[in-house]
Amino acid sequence: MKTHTESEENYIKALYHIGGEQPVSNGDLAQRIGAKGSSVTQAVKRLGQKELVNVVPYKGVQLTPQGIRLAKSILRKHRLWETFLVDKLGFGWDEVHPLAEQLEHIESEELVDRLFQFLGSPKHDPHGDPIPERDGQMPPVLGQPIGAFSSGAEIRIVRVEDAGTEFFDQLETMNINLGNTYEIRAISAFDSSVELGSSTGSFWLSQSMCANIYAIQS
Amino acid sequence: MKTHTESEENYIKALYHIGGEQPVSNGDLAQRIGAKGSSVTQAVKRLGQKELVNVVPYKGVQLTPQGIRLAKSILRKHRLWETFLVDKLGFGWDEVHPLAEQLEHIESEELVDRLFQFLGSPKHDPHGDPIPERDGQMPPVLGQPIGAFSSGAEIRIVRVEDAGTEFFDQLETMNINLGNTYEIRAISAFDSSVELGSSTGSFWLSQSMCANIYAIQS
DNA sequence: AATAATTTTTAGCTTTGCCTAAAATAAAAC
DNA sequence: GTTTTATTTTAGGCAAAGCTAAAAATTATT
Repeated sequence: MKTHTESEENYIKALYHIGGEQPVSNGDLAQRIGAKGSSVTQAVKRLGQKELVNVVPYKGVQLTPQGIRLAKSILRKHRLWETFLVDKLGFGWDEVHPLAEQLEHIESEELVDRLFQFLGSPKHDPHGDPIPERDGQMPPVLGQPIGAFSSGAEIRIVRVEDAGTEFFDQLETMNINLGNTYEIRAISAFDSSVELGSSTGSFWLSQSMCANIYAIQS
Repeated sequence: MKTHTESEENYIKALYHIGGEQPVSNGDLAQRIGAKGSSVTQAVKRLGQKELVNVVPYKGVQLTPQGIRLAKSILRKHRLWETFLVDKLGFGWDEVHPLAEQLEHIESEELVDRLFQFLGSPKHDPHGDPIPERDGQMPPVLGQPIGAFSSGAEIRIVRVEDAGTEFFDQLETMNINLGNTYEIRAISAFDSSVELGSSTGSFWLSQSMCANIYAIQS
């Protein structure tokens, strides 16, 4: 029943996001958090006293097993709330992140469990990212970047990277959604863009779009 | 886009709860918040600078129109979340309050609007308390205490006071829920307890139970 | 009206969490 | 293998929010 501040949780989350279980430098963490290095030094010192991280001065910070557990529980909440916002409230992909960042700090195991059930025990969030299980297990990370397939492959979109509002807008205007299936018609030898085809026609996707869209062979 | 701290919002909420639009004493506020008087003095000073309250030293604090608006918006969120937790996630009456106290601080007009829609534009929360409208209008406060009816009346339960876990437990064991209808069979001249009858039989309700259960003639 | 009791405010301290600027350490370059 | 550059840490400040203890103001009592 130990309770953490919002700031602490944000550091843990950032740590997990950047380095996973690997050590992370002060600078990288500062950048991710959006604070100055000096603030980070203090913050991780506090986290160290709570046994959530191991700190080696001048070297880096690393999540302890306890810290990893916490990180996953936050991520679980974040992704469940995103799922709720999109599936139940009809929010768009790009709108949910900041909201989920608030909601992920709500403290209640019971709430998380019920939410999970209410959403139909999802394994992946609306972007296709895996939702950690109660016990910390991670469902598989789905798909490979579209550029990795070869011409002729039948693919289904299963995940998109969170690459900012403009990216999501582009997806929307191109009407690309999770679950859509396409055939890889061609891959440009010049700029690595890809031609996708479906029953309704075909279109080209730039290399940078492709890099953020993941699919599986179907 | 002005943003308030959680503490500030709690003060505003407490102020509204205790005094509504009327002034409130430092002591009462301290008690409600669960802080010492000195902390309250400071806090209301901060709120005063933000034009959310008018402070008259040694006399009392009163919400400004702005403060009232904020209070209602928080109450709206609180009651909508309670409705969500009960109606959608299946929480019990007595469990939702502390959760809603966390959720009410989530900042997003859009979220509140969508939640409201998702819940079917409810006018009252699971306890029967009115949910303030977007514009601050308050739906009617429903019903009168059961003790106020006279023998023979057909009544429908429309609201229950938040009188603590034990009270809610008692309601549960007696299987009393919003929407239930009864006939007032008798009112004790001795202890003001009331005999309620329905198709499934009849039972007596103590005066203190009655005082916290509100009904309308049906 | 003067004193006693209560309430409220002030003063000063603590923690969290951020900041800037200066000092210390590690890494890179010569 | 020094010296320069970059990173990290310390030192000292500030605001929010809480606390305790002492001072001031208000209210109540005789």
